Amino acid sequence: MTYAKTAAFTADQQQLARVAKALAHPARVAIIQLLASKHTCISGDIAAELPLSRTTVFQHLQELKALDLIRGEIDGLTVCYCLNTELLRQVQQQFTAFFTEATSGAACGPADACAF
Amino acid sequence: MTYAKTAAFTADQQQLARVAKALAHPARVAIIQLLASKHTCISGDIAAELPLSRTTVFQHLQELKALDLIRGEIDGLTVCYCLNTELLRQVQQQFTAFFTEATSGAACGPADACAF
DNA sequence: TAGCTATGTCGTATATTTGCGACATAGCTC
DNA sequence: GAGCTATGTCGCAAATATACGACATAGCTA
Repeated sequence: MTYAKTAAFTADQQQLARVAKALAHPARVAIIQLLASKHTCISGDIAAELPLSRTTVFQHLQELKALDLIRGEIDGLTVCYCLNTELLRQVQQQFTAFFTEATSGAACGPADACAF
Repeated sequence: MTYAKTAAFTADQQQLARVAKALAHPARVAIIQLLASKHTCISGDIAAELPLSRTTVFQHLQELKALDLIRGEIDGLTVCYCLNTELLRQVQQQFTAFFTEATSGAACGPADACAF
């Protein structure tokens, strides 16, 4: 971002963008779906399920964890990651609100295009 | 993405990630909100509303247009951008389905954490 | 303790994103 | 046509993201 002028935008916009960024990579989407499908938390098996190196997967996990979308619990030798469903529900509401706002306006009609 | 191993993920995951990426910057979120608030399409005024240079804003517009989330119609000297509400509605459904899937699973409970 | 496995950390190479100035193009007006 | 404004395009610099190998750490087990 060079200078990351994010400060110039509203908190809502920044928050939405932050979460969107977390979902902006197929691997992270896949990780969340994986965690959702196995209602029990799995550990580094995640890495085995994805076509990426363990290091890279770990990196993606860190990014999701940084946003608190997922959590990891150490269980002896293994670590169990799981979804933060509470936060996800909040995020879902944010996205719903955003999309509702975006889709409520009239589409750019054929003729009524521009007001000026 | 270095090698962009996106091919290894499902079409759904890639599509979701693509759209998420479009929303992964506050400026682009702001642009969509701006277009939504003025139900009439505005033109390069968008650049004036954002704390970014005209070139940069144009770049963001191009990214949104590449995904067909917005459209631009030339009207003489000015250009009117507007939301593709139809596509946005589809995208909203994708996100809703994704979040529903993600939030339906039981959260990583205190004790029931790991199965192994 | 020695050896094995599961995680996590570091450094690095490459690709992409972001932001912007400088220039090109196109329409409008006098 | 000359001058002005609105858009769009190019190239560059700096910041990030992506991916991975090599090493570090920690727990389990014989």
